[in-house]
Formats: sequence, structure tokens, C-alpha cells
Amino acid sequence: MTHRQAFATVPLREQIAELLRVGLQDVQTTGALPPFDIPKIIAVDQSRHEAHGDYASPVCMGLAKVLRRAPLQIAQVVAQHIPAVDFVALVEVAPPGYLNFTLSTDWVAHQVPTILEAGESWGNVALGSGQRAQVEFVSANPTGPITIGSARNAVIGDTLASVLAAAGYTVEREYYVNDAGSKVRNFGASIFARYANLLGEDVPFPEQGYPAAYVTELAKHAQAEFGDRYLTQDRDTAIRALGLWGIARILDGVRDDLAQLRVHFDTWFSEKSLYESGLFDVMMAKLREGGYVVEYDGATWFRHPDLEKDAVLIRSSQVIPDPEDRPTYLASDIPYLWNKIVERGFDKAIYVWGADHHGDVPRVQAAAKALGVDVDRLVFVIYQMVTLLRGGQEVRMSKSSGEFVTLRELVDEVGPDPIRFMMLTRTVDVTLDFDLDLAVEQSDRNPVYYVQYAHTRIAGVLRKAVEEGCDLDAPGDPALLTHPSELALVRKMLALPEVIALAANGMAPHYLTFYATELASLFHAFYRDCRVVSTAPEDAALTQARLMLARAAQHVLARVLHLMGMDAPERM
RNA sequence: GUCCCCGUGGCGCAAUGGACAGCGCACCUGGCUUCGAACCAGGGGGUUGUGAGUUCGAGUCUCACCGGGGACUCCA
Repeated sequence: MTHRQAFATVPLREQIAELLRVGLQDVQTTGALPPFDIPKIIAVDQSRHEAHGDYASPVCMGLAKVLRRAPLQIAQVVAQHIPAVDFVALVEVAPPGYLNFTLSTDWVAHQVPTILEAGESWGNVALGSGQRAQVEFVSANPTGPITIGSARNAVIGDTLASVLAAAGYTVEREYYVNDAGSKVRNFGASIFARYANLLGEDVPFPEQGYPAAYVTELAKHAQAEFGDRYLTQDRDTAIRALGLWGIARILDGVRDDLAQLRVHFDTWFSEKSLYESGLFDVMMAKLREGGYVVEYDGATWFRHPDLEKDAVLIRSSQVIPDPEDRPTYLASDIPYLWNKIVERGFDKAIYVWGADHHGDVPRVQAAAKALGVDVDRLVFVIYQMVTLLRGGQEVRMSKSSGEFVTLRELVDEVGPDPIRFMMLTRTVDVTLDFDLDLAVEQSDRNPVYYVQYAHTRIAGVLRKAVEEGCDLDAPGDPALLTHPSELALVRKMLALPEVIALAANGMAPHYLTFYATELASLFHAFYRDCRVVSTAPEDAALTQARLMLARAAQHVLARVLHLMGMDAPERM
């Protein structure tokens, strides 16, 4: 579990919105303009062009209609009422009605010691205000090794969890183990068949079984561990026992594989426990009471007005042949959401699901409504699928045929850093081509190393400084940081809090990769323009100031890399 | 058939409803006798799939259409 943050700042964008709010209120109270409603959300954007300052607000344009005045004129009045603060040097009015804010370069330079002191907590914001958020992700069926698709899930979920923690949420990471239902039985039957074959028994392989090689491997382990014990007992009992044993073994592998990708879970939650605890039955009774359950075609269905004529199968012995009459996969989602929100009291339950599950979203939401659970506390992050490319060719994957690339193979071949970075370079909404050849390539064509290179380059500069006898911990004078490249670098560092807020609000971890790349780029520009380590005596103070800046930049780069679950190397 | 995602320079992608739509790859030119060239600087290249609508303002929102991918009781 990630605990509450000790350090947080308010993003500059919000601070400027607050200045505008105060200014607009002042306009009201002084009667400088006719009365109007102050917008609840005051839009402030980072300026895209230098000529427009650092931040810009179009708020006055929205007021033009109500006030029946030209936006430019309104902006001119409002600008007069913006309170003076140390961090804003200039408020300008620009046609057709923008208010442009320019940060004080002196103030910007003086933030460097603050950033340095904050260290790895720089960027934290108090968005979550200690609310408890659970991120449930991966949750792949434990009937086989984790594949490349789950890698995207793992990286998105884990990074989102880190981002939410940085945004002030108390975060838990959870893996939902599908250890109930007919899958377990088919899996157990598959192991049993291979196991029996190894012992010379002619047991046919189940139709719905898992023919992959790892099942035979499991059977060999079972033979070594249990001998012929499972041939001598009741077959159903044996299949069940081998199924659960197999799942436990697969999960051990899953845990190891994910650890290689630097993904760790606080909780491994058993689907089976939802039935064993009786919660499923309690939920069914509750739904029945509300009239949300219907029976027909020999099956039990969940119905809700939101789903129109689309009823959801809950339990059937006819529609899906199952001797144990088990509830369906979807049925488990109902007690599970209750468990998350009501029993465990998470303020937010975040589901990271592949696009192949998007159809289940309205069903779970409808179930939440039927149970009286606030739907807004369930957040669904649906990401598009991954295709793996090797030699420009798509590598087809199919668990049933047993042909797939496992996460383990991928990590062994590529390493965790390129996987994590590449999985985060796109929005979750677009399908991702994972190019194996590019990922393993250690060259400037591989974008992964661009950011890490900036970090090591700083490390190199600092090593050089120590060689020259510099004291890295000695304070530098921020007032000496006046070069445009120095100030551009600091401005980008100052933007981290709003990047984290943006990523957390939008459940959009890809902002981190873009930010990291921009930050690295600005460091490289600084490096080009500003010599850091100078041995000339008259440069001593400037060297000290730039060392301070370089160290701060290194911290911020490391912070972002760590949020993405990547290494921040001293050497490459 | 119903639903979801995508359509932006040659290719791959960004852009919290705001100003002249950015970045990487590829291509062309230039930069290491001083801190790491896995780097930097400059250049060419765009009617944001089409058509309407909402808005002071649309790549972004709505509708229709076209094209690609996916889901619809195994799958991340």
C-alpha cells in the first residue's frame, strides 16, 4: 500500500486560476463591470507560444455574451484587478480577449532549491486528499502464463497506481484471481488427462481443455510430487484438486513474471472467496428483492432498465453445460464490486480492462445501480489491444493453440524498461504495435534511452564536478540562473505537478512519457548552451548554481522514470 | 444486427473546447582538441477521412456517411 504523501504542491495552473477567481470577485465587489456569475471552472492553459507568456486564460471570452461587451474590453478590466503575486511578473491582454500570464524569471530560478529539497516528492499534488483508491489490474486467468497483452495491462495499472499515489490517493494494487467457475475444472481436467497419460492410463483429453505444452509440464511436476495418488481417488475430486494445485503453481509463475516487470500487488483476491463467504448469495437475494432477477430458459438472468433487452446470464446449467451449476464469470463481478466499495470502503475502484471486456462495463455499472452503489466510484480504464511485431511480421497469439509469446520471454529478451516505456507511449485508446526488434535495439532509434541518457549524462557531469573538486551539496545562488535554456528547464520542472494532476484526472499515464521526453530535451539544450563545470576561478559561483540546477533536473527525471516503473541509471 | 476504439505531414503518434496543430522515425544540411555525439542546431513536408450542426471559438462535442480494427456467454 502506498501511504499518504508528506509533500504536495498546488499546480501553477490552479494557482493562476485562483488569481483569476480573486480578480473576478474584485471586479464584482468594486462594480467595475456589471454583475455576472463567476464560472465554477476557470480555464487556464499552458501557452503554446512564447509570445503568449507561460499561462493563458480565455475566461473573458466566455463572459462577453452575458456582459454584452467586447471580450478584449472585459479582459482589460479584469487584468487591472488580478492581485500582484511574487510568481507572476506580467499579466497581458491579447486579442481577441486572452489574459496571458508570464512567470517571474527571478521567481522561477529561485524554485530550484525548493525542487531539489523536495527530491522524489517533487510533483506530488493533493488531488486525492487521502481518499482510498484501489487499482485492480492484470487479473488474467491463472490457467496459463501471462502474455504480452497482460503486459500492457500491467504497465498501465501499475503506473496509474503510482500516479494516483503521487496525486494524493492512498492506493492499493489488486490482482483478481479467477479461481472459480468452469475454467478451473477444464484446466484441472487437462492436467489430469496429461498426468494420467504419463502414468499409462488412457484418459481422453477434454474438449474444452488447454492443449499447451505448459500443461504437460505441470502434469510432470504433479507426477513427481504426488505419484499416482490422483488415479486412485474419485475422479471429480482429483480433477478439482489438480485444478486448484495447477492454478497455485501458475500464480507463482505469474507473480515472478510480474516482479520481473517491477509490478507488485498488495492483494491477490480470490473470486472463489466471494462464493465461500456467502456474499454471492446475499447479493442475489438483494437483487431478487429489487426485481432485477429473472428466470427463463432454465437459467438465471440479471436485468436492469439501463441494459434494455440485454439480460445478463448469472447462473445456468443448461446454457453453459456445467455439472456443478456454477455461476458465470460475470456473476462474480456483482459481489466483487460490493466487496470493493461497501465491505472494504474504497472511494474509487479502478478497473483496468482490455478492449475485449468493454461490453461488460454497462453491466457492472447497472449492477452497481441495482445495489445502490454510487456508479461514479467505479472507474473503468479500457485500453486497446496489443499486436506484437517481429521482423515486421505480426506474431499471432492464441492461448488455446498454445502459441503465444509470454511476458517472461519478452522481459528476458527486452528488459523491463523498454517494455514499460513503450507501453506508455500511446494513449490507452489506440491499439499498440509492439515492435520487438526496435525494443531490443540499443541505439538512438529507440526512444526509451533518450530519457535515461539525459539522466546518465547529468550523472557524468556530476562525476566530473567531483573530480574537479566541487562540493555538490554546497548551496548555489539561484539568481545566477538567467540563461533562457536554464529557465526553460526549470519551467518544465515546475510543470510536473500539473502533469501528474492531468494523468490522474484523466487516467492517462501516457502523459508521463511525453513529459519525460520534453524534460530530457530541455536538459540537452541546457547542456549545449551552458557549460556546467568550469575551472576558472571567476566562474565558481556560476558552476555551483548550475550544479544545483543539474542535480534538481536529475531528481525530477528520476522521479518521472520511477513513476513509470523504470530505472534511472547513473551509467549506460 | 447492436456496441466500443481509431482515422492528424511518407510512417508511427501528441494536442486538459481556445491563439500560427506539435513530437519521434525516415529524408537533406551542419556541429565533438574542453562536463558522455545514445546528443544538438537548421530544413523540406498538413484543407486534422467526408458532409452538416452546436459554440464567440471545433482536431477535440452532436448527427450522418466512408474506411480500418475490436467486442457481443474462453481471451488483457
